[in-house]
Amino acid sequence: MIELAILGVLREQDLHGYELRKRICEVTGARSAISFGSLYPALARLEASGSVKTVEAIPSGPTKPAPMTGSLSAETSMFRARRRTVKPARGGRGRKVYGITSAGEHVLESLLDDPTLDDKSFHIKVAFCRYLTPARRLELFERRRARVADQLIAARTTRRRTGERLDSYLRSLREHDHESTERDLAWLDRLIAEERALLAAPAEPVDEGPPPVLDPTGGSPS
Amino acid sequence: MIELAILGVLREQDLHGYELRKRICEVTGARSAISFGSLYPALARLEASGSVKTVEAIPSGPTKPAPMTGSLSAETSMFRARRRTVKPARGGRGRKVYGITSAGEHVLESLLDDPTLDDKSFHIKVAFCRYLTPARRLELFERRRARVADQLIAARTTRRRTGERLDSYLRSLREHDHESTERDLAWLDRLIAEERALLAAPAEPVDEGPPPVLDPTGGSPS
DNA sequence: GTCATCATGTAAGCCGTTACATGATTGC
DNA sequence: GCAATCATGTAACGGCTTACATGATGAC
Repeated sequence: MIELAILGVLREQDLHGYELRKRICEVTGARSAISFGSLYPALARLEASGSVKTVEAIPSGPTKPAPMTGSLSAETSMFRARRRTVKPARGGRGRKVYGITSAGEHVLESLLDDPTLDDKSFHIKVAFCRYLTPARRLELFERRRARVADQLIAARTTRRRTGERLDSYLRSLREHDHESTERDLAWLDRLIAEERALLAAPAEPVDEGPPPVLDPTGGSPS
Repeated sequence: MIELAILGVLREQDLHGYELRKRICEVTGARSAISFGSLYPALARLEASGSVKTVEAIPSGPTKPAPMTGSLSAETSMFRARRRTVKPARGGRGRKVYGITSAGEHVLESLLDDPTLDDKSFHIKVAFCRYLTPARRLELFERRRARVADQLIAARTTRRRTGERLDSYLRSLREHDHESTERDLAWLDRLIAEERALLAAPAEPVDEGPPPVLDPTGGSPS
């Protein structure tokens, strides 16, 4: 999943590892913070497989290599580096700026499509689902919905079986859990409804160019 | 964390591995299902360290070794096994029933006290927190509360920094996440309030039964 | 007798972590 | 110069999963 996060962030802008990590934490939330010990090897793998490449740290390129970190010191640092004409950009052990390749973009799509749908994976996938076509995005939401619905049913069954012989903490835990799951389900339903509306009425070209395929064969699959 | 779940379940009743796993899934929810590939080695480790021991599969012992699984076939199987006087209880490759030792009970307590408080760990700890003293339990809740509160603050800060330049999915994700975290916090506050009430007025020694504490001191919390 | 289920275990491997090593840059 | 931060990497290890191997038991 770490490759998904990396590619998802790089898809928006070129970054070096250190900044990349910060962006990943920002985007996917603190709960899925990753460590450098897994980030750098992952970047090396992705580079070896051709999904990302190192790009020169162009001072003002097409993808804004100085990404307004918000951190004062970092910005200052970048500024100085630029003033010094980026000369240590790849000396001995300088910073390496990575960019996504077109192969990488395909890998990103296939990672978004892969069937793993646990809590964490889904979270990350939603964060980058804008890179999916509306149809595939809808499918992603619906598969997750099915899974959460299953969990809910299973939980209800278990509750019936174990009856009321639970201590108060376990009962409170279960109740809170159950409510959370129901809220998740409601959220997914909202996402799905919005996505369906988008698919049904693709009036404006939304983002990357969604397929406005709208065959009038009368098929309205629910 | 798997040892915590094992000890927590065994603390209530002796079980063999297969049943143990089912109970763990029931108690901690399907989200933290564990596999046999981790269960059996963990049991071996716990046995080696003296936290659990194998007990003879006594047909009707003090801890109910035939625990009403609810599964018809399983119950029938147990029944037959009992009728056959449990003789294959430890032949070649029969079932091994485990029980917690007093050393294991101490290990359980220390595991419940350990400072790891991520989502999953806390979930499991709450499931077995009845084995903590009220004071330690309160501390557990409060430490978790502090952590969740920190997350909330961090998320708010990040949101301010990244501003509104987010696509709709990311925005929805963040919003849903934020609400979930706030609900978690509210739940923790309820747990803490109840625990404080319990500490303040330890009228009845509450144990396995639900506290019918209904003091007419005018205090109607919640 | 054969199949499904119950039951225990081992081995390989994945995915991530922590801890450590290294070095550039900059503020003071 | 020195400390803090930025920045990249490696090594060892941990915990859990999947896949596999084995075998008992009972239903039919």
